Amino acid sequence: MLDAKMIRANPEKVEKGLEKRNIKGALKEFLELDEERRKILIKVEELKNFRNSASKEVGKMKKEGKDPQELMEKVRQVGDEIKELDDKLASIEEEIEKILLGLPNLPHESVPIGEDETSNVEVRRWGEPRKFDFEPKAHWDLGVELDILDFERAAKLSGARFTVYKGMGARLERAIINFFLDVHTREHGYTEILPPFMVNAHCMTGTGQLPKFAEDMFKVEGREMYLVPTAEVPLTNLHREEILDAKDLPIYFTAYTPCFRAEAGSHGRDTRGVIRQHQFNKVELVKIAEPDKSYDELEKMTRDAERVLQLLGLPYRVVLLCTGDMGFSAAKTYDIEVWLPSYNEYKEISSCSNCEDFQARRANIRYRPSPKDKPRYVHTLNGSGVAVGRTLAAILENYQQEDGSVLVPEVLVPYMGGIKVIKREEM
RNA sequence: GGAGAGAUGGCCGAGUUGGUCUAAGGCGCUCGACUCGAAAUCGAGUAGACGGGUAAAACCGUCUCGUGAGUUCGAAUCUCACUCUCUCCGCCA
Repeated sequence: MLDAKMIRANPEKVEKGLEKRNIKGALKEFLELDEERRKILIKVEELKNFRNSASKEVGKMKKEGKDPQELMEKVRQVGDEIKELDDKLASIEEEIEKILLGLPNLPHESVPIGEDETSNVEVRRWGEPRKFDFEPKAHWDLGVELDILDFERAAKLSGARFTVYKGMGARLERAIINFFLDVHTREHGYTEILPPFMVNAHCMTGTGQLPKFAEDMFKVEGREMYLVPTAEVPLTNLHREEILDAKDLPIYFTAYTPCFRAEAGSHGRDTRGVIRQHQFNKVELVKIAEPDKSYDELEKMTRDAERVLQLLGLPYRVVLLCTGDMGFSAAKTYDIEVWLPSYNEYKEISSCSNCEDFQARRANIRYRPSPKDKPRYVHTLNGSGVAVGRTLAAILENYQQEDGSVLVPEVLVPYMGGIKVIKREEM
């Protein structure tokens, strides 16, 4: 959520920022409502001031044995007026809230301006895409032939965009999860969290999924509960409605969770394999940081995510998203894209964002810079560390051999119980 | 699912015959005194949001005692609904 006071003070600047994100003329209504709100507020507070002092006077008169009837009647009339203005104020504030909750974050000045992903800027590359001396297969063929991924039976259980992992497939997925968590907790200083996979609407509003993106989520029937679309939601909301100590910052959290997405509007994209699923596994990184350090933390977090791909030997590149391609809550985002032979291009496997105080304001997460200071909003960051299913796909495709077997990356061998090659097991 | 108890400031906790509650007290924290320094001790200060005000402050007002509504001239205190927590019982991985 954007700061109402800040919008009031710099409407042109905010308008420009929103235009970079292809949103035009969003502020006119806000500014009108905001001004009306203040007008009514001043008036109603004056009336309340009168009521408060008059009520005290009534109490005093009664004690002194005087008759307060006349004054009581007057205050009653003022009370009616107050009620009317309060109602009006409440509906205006509701309107304002609705507008503010629907506006995306403003892009950081370093973010390139553009309509869509074609304006994204490549920042760096790591590794060389492998040259195959045979025709490489896609992971959806490899997985089925190795009998470790089963899309048909997954459809029987749940429908399209679900996957059953079997045998070494399930084992590999689990190995990747544990490997990611170990690297981030042991080497990068994150605290592991195992959060609930269902959260309430407050959390979803706090991180920005609600109210605008309700369609993208799975809601639990008959309850105000949602399946988490990413661990960013529970992790960021852990400190919702809290005032933190500056000495406790920055806070680093990591969590493995399944992620549930309705993927409304993505029909026909990435239909094959595990790339785009209604349920997928992800290890997430979340940071809560002081405002002046958040951009350093974003760089570090991106490196943390890159690190696991380096250890796995998977070629990738880092891309700075342009204004039109960024998510709703982000001020700046780096995508990490892993090389996928089946796509013959780099494919997103992680997204690392600084949301500045956008989520902190919605979720009311503050800190006290020093004991004497007023509370300030923290900055929140989140990044995939990284998507597990896509990592599995990248491993299958990048480590495949001509006979259809797949080498296990060296760092994963201990997590695979010493197994170095995944090959078809005869049943 | 049944029965009961409860929710107060950064934390703990008092306060319900409605009216100096502008919420006692403690802890924590900040500043000061004492000290070579620290601890201990003593003194002072210490909630947030919104609006006005100011160059910035000071300052003024409104709201907030789980959330929402209601009664009243006036609500932490009375009424209703909801949410959450705890205890006991039942069921259960």
